[in-house]
Amino acid sequence: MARIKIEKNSSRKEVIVSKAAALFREKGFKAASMRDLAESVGVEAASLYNHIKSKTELLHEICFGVANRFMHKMDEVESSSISAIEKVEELIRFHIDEMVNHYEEVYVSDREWKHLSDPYLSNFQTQRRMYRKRFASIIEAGIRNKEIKKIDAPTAVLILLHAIGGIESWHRSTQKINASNLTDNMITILVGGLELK
Amino acid sequence: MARIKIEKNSSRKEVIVSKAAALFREKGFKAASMRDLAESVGVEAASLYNHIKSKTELLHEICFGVANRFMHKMDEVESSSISAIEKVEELIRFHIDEMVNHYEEVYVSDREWKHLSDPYLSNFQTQRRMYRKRFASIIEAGIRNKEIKKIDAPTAVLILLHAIGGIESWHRSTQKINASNLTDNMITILVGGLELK
DNA sequence: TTAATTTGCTAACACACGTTAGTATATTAT
DNA sequence: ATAATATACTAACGTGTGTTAGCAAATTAA
Repeated sequence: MARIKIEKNSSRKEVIVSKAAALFREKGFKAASMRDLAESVGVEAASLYNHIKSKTELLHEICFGVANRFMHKMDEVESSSISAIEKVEELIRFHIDEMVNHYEEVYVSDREWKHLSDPYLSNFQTQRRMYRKRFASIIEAGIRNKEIKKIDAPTAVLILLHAIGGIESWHRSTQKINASNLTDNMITILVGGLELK
Repeated sequence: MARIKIEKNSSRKEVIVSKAAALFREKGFKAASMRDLAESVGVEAASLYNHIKSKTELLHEICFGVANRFMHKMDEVESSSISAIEKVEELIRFHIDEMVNHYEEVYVSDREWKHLSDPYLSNFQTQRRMYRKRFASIIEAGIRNKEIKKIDAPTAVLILLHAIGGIESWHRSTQKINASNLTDNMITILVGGLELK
């Protein structure tokens, strides 16, 4: 009867959520079974239910954990007094940082949120829409200031977010040096594509 | 006993594959059941098996149909005598065109290929790797010619492909006018980000 | 028309799934 | 030490899954 091992400042539930994120990323939410998860945690499937309410709850935790981090960052960036293009760059760097340090959660939140159930589903979709809208507003401000090319801001946002979210090999090929190189490349291409020179 | 209705030059199997693509896109491969598919085709689940071997075969058809189209286009572009940046632009336009005209299949091929089983899985992965490598070679040639900024070509390829593949609303918001606008925006941002001016 | 083939149906299978009930054991609080 | 709580276990449930078998009706070929 081996317990789930926890580190300081982390509950058993958090361990489960973290393992779930890795599993959902690897197999997809639907294809990953609670028995798979149990094995990866080192416990029987039924035992998981001493810590969580349901499989879906795991997805909630993952998706809203990520969403909240992005929202807080957006608050911070919006209220800082830097140029629009600098705001864009800071957001991009944050996205990349999230991909490097919370790859599994961010990936799952991005690709598996469809399997949330209401009311969480609509809630999540709304948050996501809001985030994009706020991002687009920054770009539009940049266009008005002649910092940024005259392009369709919502389209630009989608391009940026997907370009970053799509890199599959973030953590695999990640020596930190590599990650920093990758970041510079992305900034060059993406910010370079927006900037009005 | 209503038969599956077919149009000229299309088999019943093709109808099923097409409906499957729409369903897999909406729900994901694992979450979409054969009974769902049957209903969408207008037939009982068991009847599907007069036309297909298995659920997985549907995924094969979708994924390799898409992969083949992209490979043929790559052949064509590679052997044409235009500048590197023009090749990149033509490939981007092709990707966008595919998104507009074969949205469901391309989307599924992009997001659900993980559920292929060997030997199809490794085959698909190889094709995908090849495609990216050839794309990257074009960019590298452009860098040597001083048409394109000095960036990491494989990274640039991932950015381009995911930026295009990520737009969820290709066909929904698609009045052809809109699609053409969207295309121009993408070219501006993406090619603009690469180009050395 | 008759024979052969295609395509659909109903019924059922074996299996994997998420989850619950009930119980035993380990940890923590008194 | 004893009581209370937290955590794990085994067993089993109902449900939904992909798929097959066997048969009926429709279409096509002769």
